[in-house]
Amino acid sequence: MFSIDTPPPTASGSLHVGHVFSYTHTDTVARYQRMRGMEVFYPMGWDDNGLPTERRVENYYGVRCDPTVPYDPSFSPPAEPPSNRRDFVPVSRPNFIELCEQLLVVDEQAFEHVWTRLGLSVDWSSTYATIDEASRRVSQRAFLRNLERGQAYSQEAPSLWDVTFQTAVAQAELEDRERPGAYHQLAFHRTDGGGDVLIDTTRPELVVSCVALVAHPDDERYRPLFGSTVTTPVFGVEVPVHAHPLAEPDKGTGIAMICTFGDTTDVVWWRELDLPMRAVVERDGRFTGSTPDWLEDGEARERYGRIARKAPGGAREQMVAMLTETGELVGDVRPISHAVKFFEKGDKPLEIVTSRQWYIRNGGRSDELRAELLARGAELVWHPDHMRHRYDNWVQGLNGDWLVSRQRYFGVPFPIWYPVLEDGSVDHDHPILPDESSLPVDPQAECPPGFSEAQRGEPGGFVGDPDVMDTWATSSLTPQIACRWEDDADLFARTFPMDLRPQGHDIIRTWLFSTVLRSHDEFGCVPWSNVALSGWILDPDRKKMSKSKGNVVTPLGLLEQHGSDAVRYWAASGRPGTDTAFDEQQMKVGRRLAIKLLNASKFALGFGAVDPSTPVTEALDRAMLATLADLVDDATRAFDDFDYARALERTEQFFWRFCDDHLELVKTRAYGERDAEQQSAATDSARAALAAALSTLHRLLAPFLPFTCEEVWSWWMEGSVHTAAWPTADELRHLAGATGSTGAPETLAVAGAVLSELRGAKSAAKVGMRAVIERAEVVDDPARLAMLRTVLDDLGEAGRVREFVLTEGEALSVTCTLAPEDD
RNA sequence: GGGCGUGUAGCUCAGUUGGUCAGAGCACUUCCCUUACAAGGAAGGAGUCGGGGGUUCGAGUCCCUCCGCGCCCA
Repeated sequence: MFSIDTPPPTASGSLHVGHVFSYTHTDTVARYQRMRGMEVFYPMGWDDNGLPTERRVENYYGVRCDPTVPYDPSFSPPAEPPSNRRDFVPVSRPNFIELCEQLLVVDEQAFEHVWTRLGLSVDWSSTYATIDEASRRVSQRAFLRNLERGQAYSQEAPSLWDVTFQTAVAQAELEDRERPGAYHQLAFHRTDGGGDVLIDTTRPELVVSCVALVAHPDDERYRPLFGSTVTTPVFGVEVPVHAHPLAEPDKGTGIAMICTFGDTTDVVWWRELDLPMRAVVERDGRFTGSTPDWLEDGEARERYGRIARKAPGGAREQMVAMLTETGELVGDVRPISHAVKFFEKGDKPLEIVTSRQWYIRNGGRSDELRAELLARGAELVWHPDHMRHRYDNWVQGLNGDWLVSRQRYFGVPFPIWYPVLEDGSVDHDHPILPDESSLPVDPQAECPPGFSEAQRGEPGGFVGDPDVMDTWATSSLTPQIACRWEDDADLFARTFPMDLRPQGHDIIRTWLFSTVLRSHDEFGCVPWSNVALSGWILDPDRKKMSKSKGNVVTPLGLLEQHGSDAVRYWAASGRPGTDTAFDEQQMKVGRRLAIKLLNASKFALGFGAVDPSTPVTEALDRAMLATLADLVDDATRAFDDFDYARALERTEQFFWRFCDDHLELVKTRAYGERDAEQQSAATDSARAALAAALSTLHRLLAPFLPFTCEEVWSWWMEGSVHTAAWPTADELRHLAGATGSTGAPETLAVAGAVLSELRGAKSAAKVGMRAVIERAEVVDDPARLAMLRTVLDDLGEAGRVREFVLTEGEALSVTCTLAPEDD
């Protein structure tokens, strides 16, 4: 069994040329493996779980999820969706999920249509969706197992927070973006009367949450201050001065304020220096409306009122005004450009908010686990090999565990409830878990074992965990989902670990890594043996094609315009892992190849059926088959190494030579027009060799041009070419007989070279190819002349040469004397 | 700043352990309705293999260095 962990495309998105490109690669491999006699497990999935679907549903129907709204069984979305987000209709969580499911059905049908048109040979009966019941069950089961083994835990901790999406995000979803900022120099005041300490900050609005100053332990300028205290500007809060190696002496004045929290370094300092928490930014990104209790001074409390409920930008303006009033803003504000962390899908800088979140251990806080995961990465066979560095880099750079909870609605819920204590508080330390047999569960809709729905939210009762899992937490289980872990023991045993994970190289840190992690946790092995990374599609300006650039071509249009085989030809020409230019010219070449195959097949099959036991006796035929045998070896090796592009290139190269030279050379003989007595054997030899070559070529090209090959195969064979056996070199070598002077593979090339010279002479004389050559003198080295003698009859007929004169020399040269035109 | 990749004809790219490796296709020019194919075929011109240095009898190929481009990470 050869099993493929097909990437489930995001169902709410649209397919683009890049999908066509990379999915074709996998399909060629699947078809090859099938022809090699492997049973191929090739499912398709839809990634319909999570934020992208929510966004699409919101915009499509003009609704937004509001968990406080009650379920309305007869809800129907507005006929005309409001254009402004603010006017979207609030709907209950169950209603929202119903709309998600409704739209996904439509989206997924459109996808399947494109894939079928492209000729993907996936097994449509094993399709899954990452939000379907089985996926939710697998996802929840795997999570509960992680929890049981201590690989998952929840914690109240600062985490990166997107204020637009109102959810925590994980390290893997971060993106650094260069943004303009400005250094503000602020004066802190030493409490020992020693004067001011100046710090540079890009976020002066966070002064209110300052809990300490920090400088590098070796920094002579600040060493005397360590252990002393200073008061903050504007608010006059007393904070200590600490030493920590992460402080950068070259940055600004070399001493920084630690806020809870301005950036991820603050979190590290806060944790390692054991500092208090003075958080002011709320989940909506605004400053808290209640005056912080650490502001004791009446004036300070009054000043805070000026930034309360403000977004960071507004708060900054107010702070700068106040700092200017108090004279604690030193000098001018200095504009800079710096990297700011964003959620990859977001457009506002991330804040850091403290909240209860679920984590899965990923080696970011454990050298031992990290080493194990690096070892897993090393077990994989990477195509191309250098992609393994991306994995290593990522694992080595992890700085925390994987945050898997999201404060969203359309996703797999955490299968967890919590007891509500008598005082009404929630006991997060003693979660109530469902039995595995009851999965999947929705803790918002179902009650835990031993409780009744009436006890929800009541003292002595329970509450359900409100969060859903990050989509990657489910996607990281695609092998388990596709192979039906614990739902179909027989299938799972035959398919897992899988043989191949094809995917884009941009999601090594997310999908690939997390899948390895979950498999390592659950099974102690890698989830697949091979990973194949596909490259980008670039537009003609060498830029990555993307929707936002407006340069995307719709796949269906391409398939209609050029034909599926032609598009596949272009896709398969892109080497594994290599970015490839979008090139419709290449598709035209592919189309030409397909048409050529139709025509060549028509010709070779025009002689009727050939008895398979017919001996191939002629040197040229034997040489052609021997060359073809080498090609089969080459293509097979390439495919075994997942290098479909090489297999195609070699096959194509042979095929054109075969058409241009071999078909021309044997044409007369194959038609039976040679007037000699042993004509019958020579003719049969030509026809038998043509049949063998054609059968081989049909099969070699079948993974690339499935529609054309199926067509030509049906002209003369039973069954489908796609279930025919992959050709072997042995069968061809056997047919070609012993390779000796008559049938050496080079013979075909030598004959082709001379034929080309003969054509050249006619072309130079500006006469047609039917023109007769009276006499052709061929000079070449003795070995090549010997080969040439064995094919002289074919060559004479193809080139219309009346007389050959062979002369030994160093290199090939041909001198032709044309017959008079009216001859 | 660290890592990885890449640079060969106008364009897209082959070139496997150093030795007919200066290649293919497209584009361009010329010729040809030839009984598989004019939605075709044949022939032709075209490149200091990013620059420089080194190893070698011999270097797109191996080593060093510089330059350009791309991606990943910090």
